[in-house]
Amino acid sequence: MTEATRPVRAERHERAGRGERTREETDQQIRSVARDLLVTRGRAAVTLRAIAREMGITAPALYRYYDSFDDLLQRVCEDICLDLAAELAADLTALPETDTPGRVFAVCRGFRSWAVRHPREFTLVFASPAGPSEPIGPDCVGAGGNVDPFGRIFLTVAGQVLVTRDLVVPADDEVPAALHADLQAFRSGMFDTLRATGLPLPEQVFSLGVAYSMLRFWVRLYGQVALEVFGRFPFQVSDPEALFEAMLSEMAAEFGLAGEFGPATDE
Amino acid sequence: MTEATRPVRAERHERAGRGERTREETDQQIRSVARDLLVTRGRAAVTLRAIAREMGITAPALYRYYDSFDDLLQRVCEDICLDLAAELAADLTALPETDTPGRVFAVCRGFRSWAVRHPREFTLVFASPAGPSEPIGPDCVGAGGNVDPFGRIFLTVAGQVLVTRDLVVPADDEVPAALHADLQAFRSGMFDTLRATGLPLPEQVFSLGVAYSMLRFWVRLYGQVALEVFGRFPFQVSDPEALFEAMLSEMAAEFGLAGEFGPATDE
DNA sequence: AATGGCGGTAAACACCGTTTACACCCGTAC
DNA sequence: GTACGGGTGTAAACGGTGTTTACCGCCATT
Repeated sequence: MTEATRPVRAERHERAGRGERTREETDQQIRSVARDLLVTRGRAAVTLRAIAREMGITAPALYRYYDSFDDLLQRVCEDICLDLAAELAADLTALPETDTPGRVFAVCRGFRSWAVRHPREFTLVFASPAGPSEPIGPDCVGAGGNVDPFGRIFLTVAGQVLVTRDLVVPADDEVPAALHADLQAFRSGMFDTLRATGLPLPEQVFSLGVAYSMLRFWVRLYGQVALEVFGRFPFQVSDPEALFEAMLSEMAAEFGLAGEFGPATDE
Repeated sequence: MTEATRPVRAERHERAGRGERTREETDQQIRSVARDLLVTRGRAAVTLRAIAREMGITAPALYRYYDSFDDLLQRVCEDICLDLAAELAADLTALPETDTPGRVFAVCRGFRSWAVRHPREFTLVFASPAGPSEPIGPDCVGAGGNVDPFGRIFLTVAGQVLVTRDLVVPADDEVPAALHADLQAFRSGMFDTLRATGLPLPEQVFSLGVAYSMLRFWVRLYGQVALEVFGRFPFQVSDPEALFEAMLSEMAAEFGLAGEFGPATDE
């Protein structure tokens, strides 16, 4: 595949009314090539010079688009999150809006499936101290709902299941007092996010226990997926999907997601 | 701290009966310097030339001790695991042998505490696709008990709690059939490992459900710790230790680790 | 027709892992 | 006592990296 050395880049200054749109395209191609290198040749192969080479360009030209290599990698991470979110959203279109537990399962399965199929992207985005460089932001939904697209999908289906099912969650006085403030802030952020998506979320169904349960749910989902991707189970697991499904069923039972459709089994 | 450029290396050929022991010391210093760079300046600062510089040596000299940079990093990972294991073992000496649930908690707390205090070591060892380079080995306890020292501690306290408590575990026919073979292999490996430590483990207390529960336990512990280290909780958690303790209590209750000392509450 | 900015290049700098050839010192053997 | 050989280190070099600097050409504007 030495044909990569042949310049492939699209014409830049042709037929551009203002010369702006082509810039956007080049920018997109940069990140696309970067991701391709990440996927096919590993994190170590993602290099300004390699990207430029693949585009038939010199490395310093990339500085017209990004301040530094870390900056570029940051944007690539955002692209990855966006693609993951798009894939999950596509999976969701196949399910009826009413099957909210099914939508939760779909997102969980989609997350695992994506992580297993894209281990290097997963490692880059989900297994670094908050990003490729150190600071990516304080939190996901901290202040005003600046959620990453993947988190937004997750929280959206969580909101949907909240309004349609009676989940099994601890009472507010059962969640550790030291977490109340953080959970309240999370609740507020979720309210803003969900209101922006047009979901009328009654306040009383989103208790502290619900927020706490979402946290515990994420811990187990993430642990399961990360350990599979990293191959860090305490022993060889030859059918990881079966293990994942077992964990999903267990969590569904524990959190009250199992059972028939509808607002709850007994009401 | 430009004093690092001053050669600090210990005399090499002095007072060495065979010249072998000094080699060992130099080897140890190499990894020690590498770890210091990792801790204080991050993974990207761990560099053959930086290590050599810190030792008042040139980079090619390191090739007398390691085949490559990746080889060195591999050994550093092993050192890190060893230190973690030593720290956990030290914590355990403060607890009576009889308090087996307490020993499990100590290991869990020690693991989290270590991870939080050494985020970069944790990331290097526990958040890479099976090591710094790709292949570190098929599994932890797969064939003949070649467990890493950290895993060995974990499995040892697990074995101790097994023989002293009746845990709450699923019946064998409740664990997914697709996992039976792997769990059996894990069980066998554990038997070998524990027999090597002189623990007489009756076969019937180590059911498939026990092995499955250990797997689920590790998933939740790892997820909790990794998310805290990476700052990937769905919101800002200002008291992560409280969150961790809450998870630990919850797991203790679920797995039958809570309650008084002794073999079980009702028997 | 002159101007200014945008996108690109070439050259250079300091750093990286790695290889090669060479130098030194030690313990040993003749 | 001298020659040898192996273990330990160096200097120099190669190709690779991120990044900066100076320059160059084209396009849209004035």
